[in-house]
Amino acid sequence: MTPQPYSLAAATTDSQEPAGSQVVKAQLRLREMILAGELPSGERITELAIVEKLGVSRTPIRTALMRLEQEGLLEALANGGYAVRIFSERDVSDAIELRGTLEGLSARLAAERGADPRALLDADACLREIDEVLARTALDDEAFVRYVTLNQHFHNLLGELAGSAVIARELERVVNLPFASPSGFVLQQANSSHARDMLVVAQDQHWQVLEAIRQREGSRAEAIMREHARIARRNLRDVMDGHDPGSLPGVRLIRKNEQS
Amino acid sequence: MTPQPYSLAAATTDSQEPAGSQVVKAQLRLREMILAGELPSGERITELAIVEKLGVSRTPIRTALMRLEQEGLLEALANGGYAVRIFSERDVSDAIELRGTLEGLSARLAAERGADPRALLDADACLREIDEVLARTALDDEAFVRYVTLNQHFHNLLGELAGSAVIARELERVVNLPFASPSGFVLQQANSSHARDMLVVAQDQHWQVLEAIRQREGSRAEAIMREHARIARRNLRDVMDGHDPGSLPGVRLIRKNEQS
DNA sequence: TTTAAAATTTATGTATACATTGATCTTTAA
DNA sequence: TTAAAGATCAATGTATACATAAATTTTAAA
Repeated sequence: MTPQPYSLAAATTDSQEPAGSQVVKAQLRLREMILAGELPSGERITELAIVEKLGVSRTPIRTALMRLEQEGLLEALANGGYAVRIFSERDVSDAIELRGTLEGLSARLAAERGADPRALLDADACLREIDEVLARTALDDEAFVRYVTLNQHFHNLLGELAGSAVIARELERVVNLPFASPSGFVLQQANSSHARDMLVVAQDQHWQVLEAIRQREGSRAEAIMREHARIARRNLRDVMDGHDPGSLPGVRLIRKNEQS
Repeated sequence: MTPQPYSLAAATTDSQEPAGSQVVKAQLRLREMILAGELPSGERITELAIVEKLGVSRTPIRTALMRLEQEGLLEALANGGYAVRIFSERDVSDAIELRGTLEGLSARLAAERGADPRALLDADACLREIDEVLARTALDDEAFVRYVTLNQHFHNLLGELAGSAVIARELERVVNLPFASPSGFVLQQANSSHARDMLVVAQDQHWQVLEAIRQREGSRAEAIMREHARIARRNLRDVMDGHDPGSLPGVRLIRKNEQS
């Protein structure tokens, strides 16, 4: 199983509909197809074509298309209809910076307002688990997968630490923007020699932001989360520079920049 | 005509559909009804009930409901269906802080990357027009309405100054969150003696952020926009403390806090 | 009288037929 | 041959019938 660039599982069903519904089925399958490049980028996607490919009627497909547009994978065309969105490297970079900004906001508010002690303990436990994963000097693929899981869990907890439903909601949206996920480009680097070191640095930031929140140091907590997100930006650079297109599902949707 | 708490006109049709479509009609009418309190808060909204009230079939109504959920006025229930959302004063306050954070991000990036000179001139011209509106010592209702229009225009321009489609998109979303609009509580204060002074302070921040962007002072630009948004938070306080419910459409959706 | 089970009702999920609008292609006239 | 106007076609918008699942009510039994 090839690891995904951003969590597909997490973004399946924001709410509503049972997991087996036609809408969710269509949404998942369409996402796969888009990231695999099975749908022509830029060209119009017609509902009827999807109906034929997926064997589901137009109604749930229309719903799935609306959701994928919200998600940012599709863009709505002027006279109705959708097209697969194309991203510049800048777009992805901006999405990551945006995530860092919102995670920074959430961390700051958590620090300023004081976070729920119970939630803080959960976060602490999560980080200790990551410590265990990173304890060995060499990491296998399974370790990276485990890191990604725990990492996403920690970021989720962080989003809830501020205790604001409004902010948590928008943060979840932004995290699910294409390629903006906290674990976005981690797995891609799994074989790089610096891969483990990157995770060690990231994990240090995890501990420091938690400490900052505990100490009510809002400004510090915010700054750490912003910088933390920029690790993903560096990884993006590496992936785009490394000339292996198609290795990671969806990279083909990112149009390489001319230069920095 | 009663001024609205947040721009209804601006949030009508993010794209798609002609202005006269059944979807847009239903979306507009439902928004009105929600803000006017014609739909019971908290209780489930059934599609069939809306069909009867609006005389439109279920299909466009389902679409309108999905959009209003995205907008934040409705919440999706676990087993399908929607309910009118209720906001705590904290929710609204958080939405405003969120807007300030994103506007701050946009301003910072505009400063760091350098903004399009033509766009800067547009912003400059807009601010000069606001100066003219504020030139008199006493402002009538028309002047306040004109301020709101120009103010929203300036904030729109600011969102585009960073030149990032991704960030502009999310900012527009956040601005259209209930009661998070830059002009959210301006009109409500129109008769207060301090009303004009508030606008004078806000307008000074407008000029300063534009200057900061011109001078490539990213951190300063960001800080100004964050503080700028907090004017709306103060106005929210005033509106909630002033005991005139129903004066402004939608305030009834905000549940007053116990204290601070 | 209370509880549990079954039936009925009422809601949303899905499929599909029909309407309408916008694009494309063809035909005709200059 | 080119341009304009019309017709045809293909797409989305809309309405509605049917399917299914959840909630409620009723009935029967303990």
